[in-house]
Amino acid sequence: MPPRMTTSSYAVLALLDLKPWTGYELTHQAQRSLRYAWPKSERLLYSEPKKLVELGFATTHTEKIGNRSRNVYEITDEGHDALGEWTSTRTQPPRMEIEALLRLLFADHGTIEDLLGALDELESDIGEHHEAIVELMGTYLHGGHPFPQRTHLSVLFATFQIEMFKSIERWIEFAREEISHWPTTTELGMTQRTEILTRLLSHDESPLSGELPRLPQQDL
Amino acid sequence: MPPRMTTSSYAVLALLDLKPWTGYELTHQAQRSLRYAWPKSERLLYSEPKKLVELGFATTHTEKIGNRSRNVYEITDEGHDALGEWTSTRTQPPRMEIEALLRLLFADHGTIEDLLGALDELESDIGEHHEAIVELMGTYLHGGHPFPQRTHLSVLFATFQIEMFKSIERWIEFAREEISHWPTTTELGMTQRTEILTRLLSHDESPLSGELPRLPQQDL
DNA sequence: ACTATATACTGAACTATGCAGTAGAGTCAA
DNA sequence: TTGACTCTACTGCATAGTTCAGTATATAGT
Repeated sequence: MPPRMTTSSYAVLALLDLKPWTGYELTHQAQRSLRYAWPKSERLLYSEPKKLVELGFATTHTEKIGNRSRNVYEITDEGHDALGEWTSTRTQPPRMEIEALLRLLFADHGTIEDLLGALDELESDIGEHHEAIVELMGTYLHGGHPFPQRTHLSVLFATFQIEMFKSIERWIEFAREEISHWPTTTELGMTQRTEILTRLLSHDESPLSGELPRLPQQDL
Repeated sequence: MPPRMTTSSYAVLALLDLKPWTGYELTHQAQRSLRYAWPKSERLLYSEPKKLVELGFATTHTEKIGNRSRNVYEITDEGHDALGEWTSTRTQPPRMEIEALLRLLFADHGTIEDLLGALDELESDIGEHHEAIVELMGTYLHGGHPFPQRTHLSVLFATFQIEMFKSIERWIEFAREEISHWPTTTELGMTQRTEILTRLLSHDESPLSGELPRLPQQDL
């Protein structure tokens, strides 16, 4: 049985369609550019091009530089065709793993400090990525895109990322403010503030944006 | 070698700390309540409690209902202690898999219709979850929370989800508007509109929120 | 000459998913 | 009342994906 094409296989195939890459370059390029849409391990990214070769969607040859060799992968016509067919198939539903939120859901097993710590970690993880993408946009402005004809795609994608990051950062601020009104993590239940929040959410209104109704100051 | 505790193990352990559950209930409860913070397969959720038993963090016994049996799991004191230690450990960085965005990044292999199709799919996936959570908040308002003393946690968590969903939906609208100015998916590169976008993003300004500078109407 | 870092991977163990299969219990309709 | 369908309640197996350690060459700086 030949291996089957996964979404990750198509992601690598799409990179190969831009130009030939070595395994090493491929893993690093994928970490840099695909991480936010399709985060996969370095190990997998080394394996995928081999699968593509087995399926006839890529060819490989080794280059020698002194005493060291590396594998160069190139897309085939069949590979290019396979890519064309991929675009019209169903996408998988989105999927977000955010352990900090799991900690929030079960915050009653720890202290307020534990919970704030988890939020700090989330903030700093997001902050790093946020900074990186803003800086990247600066380089695009001065012709720094590695495939200039694809800039419109990268930039629209970056818009998504920056929106998400800002939105998460705003929520973290809001959550900290909310938590500052909690005397403990446990047994609070439906407090006055929580009830107002619940009411807003049940009408699909955002408690973060714009003029919020004044929440009662204290639950203590 | 005993199995090791993963984040998923702790998630299940935290559920067990609320009350005893059967394997079946556990998988379904986890799909309902944890899906947005920690989406895991039904299969895994059936396996985790067995691991907890092996580690002494839970006990199990089978109940008979007529000719049918089911496994009931209960947390032990050791399990409760393990949970307490978990709260002060490092969280894993967040991780988002959104295939629709991968399709955007490589939209130049397909048509404008393919790309819009991927966005439609994303919108409907998000829309479903969005509706569900808003409705859930309605039930909380009328005392529908299964663990009332934990309402403050669920509601703050729900705030995050609703913010994310709204933010993604806003972006999808924006993306559709942007794409409507594209004659094709390929070779557009740094158009006038894209340059304005890039400039905004490089100053960490959101092109979606508030008063955007008027973008040039046409790239055609 | 030595150290550190980047290049360039691979093997093996383990974690997690998808899917098919098994089987009893309840519900509704022809 | 028999058949179809759905819900309960799982398990086994193949495959997908991660983690980590290990191997080895090349290059840049002190």
